[in-house]
Amino acid sequence: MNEPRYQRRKDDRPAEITQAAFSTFVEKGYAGTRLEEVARRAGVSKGLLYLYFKTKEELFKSVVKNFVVPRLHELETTIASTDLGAEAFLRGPFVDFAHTITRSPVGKIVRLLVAEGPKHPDLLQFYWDNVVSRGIKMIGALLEKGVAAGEFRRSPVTEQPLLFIMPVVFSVIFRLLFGKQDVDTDRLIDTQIDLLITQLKGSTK
Amino acid sequence: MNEPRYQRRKDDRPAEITQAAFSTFVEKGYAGTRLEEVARRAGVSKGLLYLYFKTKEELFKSVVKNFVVPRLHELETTIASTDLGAEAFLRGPFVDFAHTITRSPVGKIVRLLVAEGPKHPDLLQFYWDNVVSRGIKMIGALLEKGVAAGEFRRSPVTEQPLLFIMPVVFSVIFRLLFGKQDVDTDRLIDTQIDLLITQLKGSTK
DNA sequence: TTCGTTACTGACTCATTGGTCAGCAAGAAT
DNA sequence: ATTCTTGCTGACCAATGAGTCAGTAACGAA
Repeated sequence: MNEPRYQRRKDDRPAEITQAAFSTFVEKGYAGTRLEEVARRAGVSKGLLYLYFKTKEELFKSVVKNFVVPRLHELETTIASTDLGAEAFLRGPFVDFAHTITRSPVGKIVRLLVAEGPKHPDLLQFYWDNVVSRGIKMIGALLEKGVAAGEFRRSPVTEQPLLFIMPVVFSVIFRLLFGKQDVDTDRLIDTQIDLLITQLKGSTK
Repeated sequence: MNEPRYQRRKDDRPAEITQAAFSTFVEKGYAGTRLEEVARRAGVSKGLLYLYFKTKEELFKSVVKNFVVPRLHELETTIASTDLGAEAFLRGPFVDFAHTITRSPVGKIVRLLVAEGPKHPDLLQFYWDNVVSRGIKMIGALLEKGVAAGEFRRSPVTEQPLLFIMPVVFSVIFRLLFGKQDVDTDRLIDTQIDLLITQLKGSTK
């Protein structure tokens, strides 16, 4: 007769709660996020959160794991299945990715990571292993491919994939902080990548 | 007979409290900083803090004002009084500055700014006006000087001084987060600056 | 229908801490 | 010495929010 007040949906709860936490973290920041509010958005009680996630920190890790890592995965997949040359890939899909991520909510999680990282060493370790380190390797491999194909010459740049990652991270953060000052982060990214490629293609001296 | 329990030192208190706040913020982060502890380190009672600084946020602003801004000032002074050419200045004093700031406690304040910025819009505005904007102008002027002296040619790089600032900010943050992974941030900075200068000196096509 | 399991609720606890203020005492003025 | 001003103290308050747990009800099994 009466509607049930709730349904048991053990399997879906973690994903739903993580989704709610993602939006809330993005809007309110880590410290600013009330678990009460996460619960409300997920349509559950606060107590239930603690059944699936031991602490607030656990919940944050779940967000990083489920929303940031997959993005990198996409890029890895794209790179693996592309038939573009190294230069074309960098100027095309990679730059697009950089522009997109700069505006995406995922970018805000990156900022949160900067903000909260030092307080959560194991989260940083996880992020290093699953995002940064793999990102570096990915670019590194791409540059090697370029060298092998005779597109690029070796130089300090081929040894430092971070030079490609730097403008992406910088733009994400810069835009979040000073977005209202209308700095053209897209152009910054474009110029940097162009610069790097020019250097890579310059004749060996 | 008895030692006085405290001395009245109206003039020195703000500086002493700001100094204590600086160390505490650097060690504990913004949210992690207890005003009680700041008071203890400054050798005063918690109540006195509120006589000189209305809120915790005010105190944080004071730290930025007194510890970050002066650093930029130094660089501006150096640049104004140097007789080095633009290239020599960038490769010398500027790169030194970048290496130093990367390891300095001041760097940690920059990270705090990233972390706390969005919650304190007027702090961000202050920082933009007094640090970022001036930094950009400073580099911009230096590049112009180089162009005027015939050292550099115009290119997208001369229009985007941020390309020089980017590796500094990135290194500061990256080192704070992933310092244990021994990434050579100095080399990153060197390569980037070298790259930019190479581009600036390349012949006009 | 009855029973047992357990997903789920929500009122509660309790540590934490930014901020206040009534009063005290240092040191200047007289 | 005595008085006055005010820099300074520290006990206190009010709010906040993470985390708990005894009890409730959904729902599958028998």
